Amino acid sequence: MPDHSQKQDVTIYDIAEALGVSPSTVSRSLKEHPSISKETIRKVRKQAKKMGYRSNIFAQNLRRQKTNIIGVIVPRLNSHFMSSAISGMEKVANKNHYKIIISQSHEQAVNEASNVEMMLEQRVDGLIVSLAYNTMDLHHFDAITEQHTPLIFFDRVADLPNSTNVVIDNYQAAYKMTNHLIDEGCSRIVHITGNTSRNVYSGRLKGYKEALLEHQLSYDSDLVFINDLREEDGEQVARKILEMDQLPDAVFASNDVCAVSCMALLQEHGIEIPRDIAIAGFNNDPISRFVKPKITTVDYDGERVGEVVAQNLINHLEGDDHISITNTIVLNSDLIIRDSSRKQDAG
Amino acid sequence: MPDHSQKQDVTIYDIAEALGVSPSTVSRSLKEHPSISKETIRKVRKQAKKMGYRSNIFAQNLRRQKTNIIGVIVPRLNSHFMSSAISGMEKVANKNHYKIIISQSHEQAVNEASNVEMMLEQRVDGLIVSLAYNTMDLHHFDAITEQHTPLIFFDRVADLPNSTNVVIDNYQAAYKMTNHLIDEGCSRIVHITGNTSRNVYSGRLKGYKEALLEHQLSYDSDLVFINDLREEDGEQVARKILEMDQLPDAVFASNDVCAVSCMALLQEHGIEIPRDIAIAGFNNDPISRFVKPKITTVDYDGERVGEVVAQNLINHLEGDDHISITNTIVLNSDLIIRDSSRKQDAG
DNA sequence: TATAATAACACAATCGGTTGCATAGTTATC
DNA sequence: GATAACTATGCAACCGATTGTGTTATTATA
Repeated sequence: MPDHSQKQDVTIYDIAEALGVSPSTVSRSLKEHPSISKETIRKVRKQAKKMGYRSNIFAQNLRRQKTNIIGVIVPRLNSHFMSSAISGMEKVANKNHYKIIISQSHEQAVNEASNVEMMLEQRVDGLIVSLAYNTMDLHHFDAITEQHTPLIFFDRVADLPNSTNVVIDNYQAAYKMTNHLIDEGCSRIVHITGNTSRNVYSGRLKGYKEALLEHQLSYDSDLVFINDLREEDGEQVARKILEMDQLPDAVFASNDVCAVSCMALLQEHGIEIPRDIAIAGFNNDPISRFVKPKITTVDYDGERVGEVVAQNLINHLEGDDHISITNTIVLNSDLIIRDSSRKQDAG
Repeated sequence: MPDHSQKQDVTIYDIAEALGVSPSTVSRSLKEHPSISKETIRKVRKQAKKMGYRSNIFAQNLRRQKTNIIGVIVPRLNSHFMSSAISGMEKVANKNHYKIIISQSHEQAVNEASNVEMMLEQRVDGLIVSLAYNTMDLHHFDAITEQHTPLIFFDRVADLPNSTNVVIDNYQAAYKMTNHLIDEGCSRIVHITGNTSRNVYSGRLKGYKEALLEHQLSYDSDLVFINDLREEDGEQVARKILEMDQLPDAVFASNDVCAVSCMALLQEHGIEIPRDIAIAGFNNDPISRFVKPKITTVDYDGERVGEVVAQNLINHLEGDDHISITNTIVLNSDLIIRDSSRKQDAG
């Protein structure tokens, strides 16, 4: 059996005894309560340091009913966007003396629910969530809202009263991207996207449709593929494209990984990008810059998203209510045009 | 001012009162203590459910002096390897009813130290660390070891008594990779790596040297570049390579991002890969498969590393001491040979 | 039937800070 | 010199669950 005996922790009682004062005096001294003399504060401080005192956070939490912990639930951690977002959150949280506790839903609503339950047990001060693909029912957030625990969704958001959403204008971004492709001369544009019950993907699909409509291009549902946007999904779409009677002249995927894998497979089959088929992705994942040709994409800075989300939640927690009025925060996103969609001078 | 008034939480006292029993009976009932009758347990359960009882974790922690929280300190979150590792840890932790709390050192020892302090304050049950580039002095871990808080390093490890290390055999991997390049006919091999006071990089450098030595190739320090292995660092090395009197015939970088960015810049200057210069990376980052040519690399599965690390720590915490004897766990890693280093049939 | 053993529960101390109120000592005010 | 006002500190209840030690009623044993 390994030795887990903690070195007996020093408490304010120990300090009090050593100094011949009461525990309450020690407690107050440590936080520089005005009713304690400078001299006593100095002595207590010194003694605390000498004895290696460290405040017991459980006792504090128990008393104050506050943890300074922010819960984060995301579908998965290991995408560029997500890990950047978490990184941003951690940065802001750390600066404000908050801690973040993380869990993954692995894209399953059932895990999401149990994660929420866990966060609740952990008594997090606030919760940040990006929804799983298949989350429909939102009742697992009921307990959160009932307790008035601040709740912020980002990226994959929901419409829940009293919760804030941080998103980009997916409709606009997809609309612009589709327009761009059309401007480049494309008319048969494949769109690969995710479960359209998620705002993110329904918004993009709408933008795609709208752009087609405005250019009198017919919407062909055979050109729209709904999947999980993973590497293999991109390849699968590529195979289906290769089987088509008439090849599309562009592929607009809802993330870069999917766009890249689709492009790679097409290239393997002799299709030239962008001459034969233009490619566009989403997220500005580093991968989009390293492939050849570089992929046109939508810049969506995860780190900044994370920072905004966390800062907003913390403002909320600290009572800056003017922030809490905003129910939806829309961050802007930029089209990054690269070679994969430049048909004009790529002839 | 937003309404933060929590719905008054139900305690075991409330349940006790409602049922006309004592709080201790409620407490024991909820954990099915054998000395409580089935009937009482049933009643308590029912009442708890009815009243929406949720155990107060602070009180529990305070009593048990245990948090079921594992602290994780990493240089940065948003690399493929790191986010995969964290993902693996979270998976295992979640399965074992542990939570993970994450912080980043941003590659700065000073942040690392303050993060350790924070983790200590948070009273984590155990700590998982991958060191910052510039961490030399390890005294900021003193308090951890003094308290006998289990400490596990992974990837970038240290030699600290009573701590476990989880690594791959960096020496072996680099040795094999260099051998491979030599087998392909390379003799002037550039090696890009990180701060060699980190085991990871010193091990690889050693393996590189050893392979050269065994093949009677002279070690040329001008061919070794020590930097932070970021995208821009790869490019910078590429520029230096282009200025060399005699071009090298291979580049072996200590991570894929660096290898890729170096390769891209070389290609832009008309150098053909692998004919002119072979390229090899490290980590098997997805990016290594998407570039052209695909990059030879070392497979180092972050997710599995994370799982092993977390499982090991939890075993330790739960008292499976046969594990704690192993002070270093070496995971194996595989060379993945891809086109970027195949000179033989790449004529 | 008397005593021992067991089952089922209650009591109260405890974990370590926090904080409203009380109190002793000192200085100011009239 | 008596009262008011203020300063500095102590007392004790409290946060909510856990757990060792009683206590009572019930059943088993001799």
